[in-house]
Amino acid sequence: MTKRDEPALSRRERQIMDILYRLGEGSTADVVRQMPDNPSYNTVRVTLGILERKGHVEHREDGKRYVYCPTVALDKASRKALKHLVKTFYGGSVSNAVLALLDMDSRKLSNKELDEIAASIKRGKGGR
Amino acid sequence: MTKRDEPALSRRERQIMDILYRLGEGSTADVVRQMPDNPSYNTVRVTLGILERKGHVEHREDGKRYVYCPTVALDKASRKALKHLVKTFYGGSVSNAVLALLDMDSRKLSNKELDEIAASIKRGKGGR
DNA sequence: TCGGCGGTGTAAATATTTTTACATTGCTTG
DNA sequence: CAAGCAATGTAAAAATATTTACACCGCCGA
Repeated sequence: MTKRDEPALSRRERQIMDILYRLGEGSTADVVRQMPDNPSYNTVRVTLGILERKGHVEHREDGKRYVYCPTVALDKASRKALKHLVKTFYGGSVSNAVLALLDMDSRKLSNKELDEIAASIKRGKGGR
Repeated sequence: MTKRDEPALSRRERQIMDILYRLGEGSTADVVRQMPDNPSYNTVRVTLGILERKGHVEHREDGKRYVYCPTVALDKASRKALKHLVKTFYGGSVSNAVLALLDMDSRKLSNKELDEIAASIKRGKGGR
């Protein structure tokens, strides 16, 4: 069972999907509001329609407007993205990616957060 | 000083840049070899040329062939990618991203790696 | 009731990306 | 030397993506 690799999303498509993941869900207007290069409402709407035809998002009706959300759950999509990133930039080494993240701004992390991470590590060491 | 946001790369461009980051550098043939959907040698070559015109890669000559590498250093590019990913999927929480990475496969990490991460955390807690 | 507002559907124009094609060059080998 | 291979340069065709335009609908308030 090897997944056939669907072609990657186009720029706009990717941009919109990212916003939907960030928001959880959103109407066309919600999405437009998040777009840094303010494309027109119609542009976004048409692209959302394309994403829906391709199966990347689905919508429900909320009064007279559509609210879209990704069909692939956030945790699944994020794992995939992390994997790709680790492969591309960290030679596949998860620990190097973690170190980079911590290095990026461990000073900004609270003690509570650091403790949670430490606990997770302990579990990792224990569980074998 | 706000950076003006250059338009994101197109699909192929992104794909090729990722391969170059993964490899460090590469000739057209090297890149083609890594492409999962085997586009033609010419396609890749032309796209590399576009990337060079746009300033994303540069080349040196190695005998009669060109070897390309990204102009933005790997660590800088990877930080940017991490940031984007953390923002998109983890509500901006670095610690949640770290936890997701660890959760992904902490069992596969060696004790040495886990210790390095723990040490980095200790530094984080100490340094404030 | 009428007009405008805020939605949707869809076709078509436009812009961009991607691919192909072919010319040229230098080296190597028969 | 001539042929062929392995590169590059560049134009242009073809495919895709993006944007615009406009029609239609239902609701609300004057």
